Amino acid sequence: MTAETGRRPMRADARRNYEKLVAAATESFLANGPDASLDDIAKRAGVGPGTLYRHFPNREALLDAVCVRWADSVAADAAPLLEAADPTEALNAWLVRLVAHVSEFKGLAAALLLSSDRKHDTAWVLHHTSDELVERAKAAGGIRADVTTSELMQLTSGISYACGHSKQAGKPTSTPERLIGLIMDGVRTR
Amino acid sequence: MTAETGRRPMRADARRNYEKLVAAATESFLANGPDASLDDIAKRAGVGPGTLYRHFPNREALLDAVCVRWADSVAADAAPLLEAADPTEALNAWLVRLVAHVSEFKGLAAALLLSSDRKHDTAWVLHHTSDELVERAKAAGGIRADVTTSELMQLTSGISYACGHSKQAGKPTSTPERLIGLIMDGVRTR
DNA sequence: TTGCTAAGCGGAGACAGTCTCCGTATTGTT
DNA sequence: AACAATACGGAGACTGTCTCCGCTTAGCAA
Repeated sequence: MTAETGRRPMRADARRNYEKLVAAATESFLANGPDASLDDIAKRAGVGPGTLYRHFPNREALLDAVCVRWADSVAADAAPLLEAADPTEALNAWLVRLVAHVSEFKGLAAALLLSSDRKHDTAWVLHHTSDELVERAKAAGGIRADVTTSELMQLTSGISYACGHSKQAGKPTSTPERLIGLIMDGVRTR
Repeated sequence: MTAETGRRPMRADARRNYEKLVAAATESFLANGPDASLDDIAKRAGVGPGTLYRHFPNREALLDAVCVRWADSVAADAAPLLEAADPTEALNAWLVRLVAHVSEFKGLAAALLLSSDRKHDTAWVLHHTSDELVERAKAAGGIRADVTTSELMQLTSGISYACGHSKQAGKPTSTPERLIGLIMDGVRTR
């Protein structure tokens, strides 16, 4: 879902507004969570609500546009890990980073992570880079062959969710590293 | 958060309305998810919105009241497992059931599961019964001693969340059983 | 340039949901 | 029977979502 919608290129003012909206939305979602007011985002972007709703028919579409940009930067973060000496540890490190990024992003992407359908490019980008790391670890015999990337993504996004929502009560909740570690323990070949 | 609020017993009409509200809320949350309209719930219960908001200052309080009842019935489900011959497999079975119950309940409880603070009895009840099964499995040497009940609960609620939110795209998402299985693989002594 | 047209804009306003305030009604006690 | 104390409920203020449609502007062609 880039700024080009299908046929002919967007008109200059349309593209300008599109960019302003994504920027305002990013800021606002980060500040106020995924429930931030859309009309308010339009206001921040200096456009009317009608304009927002033409570009993004609903909240999810806007969220997705924001997340895709974020996902690209996260995926870039994986590049060095693809060269790492120990692919299994690289995978572990990646999953930890993934959870950290999702948390940093206030869980905006958590829901999007899960849908591997083509509607959400966010999911696709992250699934794809994860997949490379998984395949590499499998090839090196470091992890079980029967475990799929989707499964790891489900578990990882679940951890992001859980870590993001745990009210820190008396007992400190476990760190993402720890929980990812437990999963890797179940997945590693022995 | 029972129907008794601290000091003296509720007045008869108050208690009656409390019950009607919880019943209507259960029905409505189940039908429309956790975002069901509160005013509508009040209407279904045959009371005014003011009454609803006196009993439950916010959506979460109402959700919690609904979930506590549900949690009690779920916890009851664990009783036979506490007598099972193989405590580790009993734990596994319990976690699977837990995820199933949470899913059945449309994830209403997912958020509540995580907060181990005293505000949410839902969390407490389920944490408590889980704990018994965990301790039993540890005592039998079936699972690692360093894994805590909280950690398992975090992972389990994460799985519930992930399974509940995965848009079923081309590839069928993994079953809860499978994901719980992976976690148990990491947790079992070997 | 100028003029035309498709594309895009934006704000008024209909609608839905949340939550409060306060006059009225009910309960349970003496 | 009378009277606190408690609870009820609906009007309405407020906030957010989303649509409709008359107006504006970009881009193109003459």
